[in-house]
Amino acid sequence: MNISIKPPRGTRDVLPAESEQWQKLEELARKTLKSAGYKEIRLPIFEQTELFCRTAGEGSDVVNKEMYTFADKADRSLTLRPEGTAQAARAYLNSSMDRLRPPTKLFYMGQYFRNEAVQTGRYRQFNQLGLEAFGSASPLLDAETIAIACDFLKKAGVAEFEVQINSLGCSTCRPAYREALKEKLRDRLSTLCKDCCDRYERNPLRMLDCKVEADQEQFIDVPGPLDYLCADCESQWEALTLALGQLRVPFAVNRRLVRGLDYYTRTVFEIVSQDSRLGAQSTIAAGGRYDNLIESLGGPPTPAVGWAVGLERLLLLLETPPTTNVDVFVVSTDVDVALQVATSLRQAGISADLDFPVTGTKSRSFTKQLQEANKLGCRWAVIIGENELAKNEVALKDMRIKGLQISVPIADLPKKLRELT
RNA sequence: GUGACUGUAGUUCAAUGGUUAGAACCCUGGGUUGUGGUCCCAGUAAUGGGGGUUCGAGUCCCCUCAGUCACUCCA
Repeated sequence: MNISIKPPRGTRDVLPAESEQWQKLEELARKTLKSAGYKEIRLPIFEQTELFCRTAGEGSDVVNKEMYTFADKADRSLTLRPEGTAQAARAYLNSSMDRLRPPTKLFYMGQYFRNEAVQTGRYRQFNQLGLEAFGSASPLLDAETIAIACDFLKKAGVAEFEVQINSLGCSTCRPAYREALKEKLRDRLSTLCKDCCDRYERNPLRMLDCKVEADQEQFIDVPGPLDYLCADCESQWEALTLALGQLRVPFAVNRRLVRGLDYYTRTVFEIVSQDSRLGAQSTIAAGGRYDNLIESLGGPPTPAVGWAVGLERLLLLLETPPTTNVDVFVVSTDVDVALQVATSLRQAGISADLDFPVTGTKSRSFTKQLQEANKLGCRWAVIIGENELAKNEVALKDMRIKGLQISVPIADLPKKLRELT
């Protein structure tokens, strides 16, 4: 059927063949993060618009042009969440988790919304797995979160990826770097693209992230934030790289790496893959330290670090495994008998299904029902015809071997199936 | 948001501007209402939508919608 109503642009239906893979991934995520002491937090799908404006930065693209913002009936401005860190931080403060012994380790999974161009690996509704650790400035915590991300990706089955890291400095050293950068580029401004000219005033660091090749050539001899780290940031950085080495997490230093959200300080990182299945995308996970965010929301000074993985992108890198089906298919001349037997099997903890007629109550032929069982890949067929019914028996048929079946008293069926499997 | 390309059964693909838009797979039924995988036969089902040009449009033009790719940016 070709109906006129389709899923909105940038959204998609997850069909059964894929949903099973999602379930496995979610299971793996919970297991992996809980094993590192993280606990799940579930947060609202929409928030007060102000939350994202205050944290991500008025100048960021996310806030500028990508938010789904609407007014409710009381004319409050609300926004479908474009990212998770800000709301995790809000919840942390709202629930006074700053009174707990740090670090407070939280993770979350769910849908996020950004109104931007749609293409492979980029959707308007997408899923992220994220974690946040609040209350510790230890670079070892940064290293731990990166190691956890790598562990998760590996266990999920991602073959090839690279961890890129950088440090953006803190409120002490970043202003000095910002000025040095502006100084260095002042004379070249006329040769740079329009976006970079805007960024020059608003957020000079973002210039390094420019995709215009001619611009990048102008940046070759420009210092990176790493060159201007203060003593504290420098020792943080050294401790981080040392710890990653000790944890055997391979990484590459990317001196040009900056992030799109304004709240990052010190450590930033991205996990990238060149796999063509990602389309034009390469980042599958990204995060960093945001030591000023909690304070900017009105909380106490609280260092924190976190990351997010794009789950759609991750799934693009994985093969779709065959779906699993029920173990037993109940074949009968009477649908109501088949339903009763299937129900009792299910109550006994054995998965079972049967063939329902499209109309009426008349069952299809044995041939059709067995074809169905075969198509579903069921291990067993339980056949109940008039002969079996008269003797209170069923024929238990092993679908893996043609012609192999035994008679079993109907009451013993669950027990027998458990013995055989 | 901007640009390029592409839209034909559920799916993958055919069809010089010219008969009734074909095939394979899927699905349904039958061969074979008491035994599945193979095989044989039959059936259901499509030009994304709307205008225009033409004797005639799946094919050419315009608009629109959708997808893909690229840019911007990001998970």
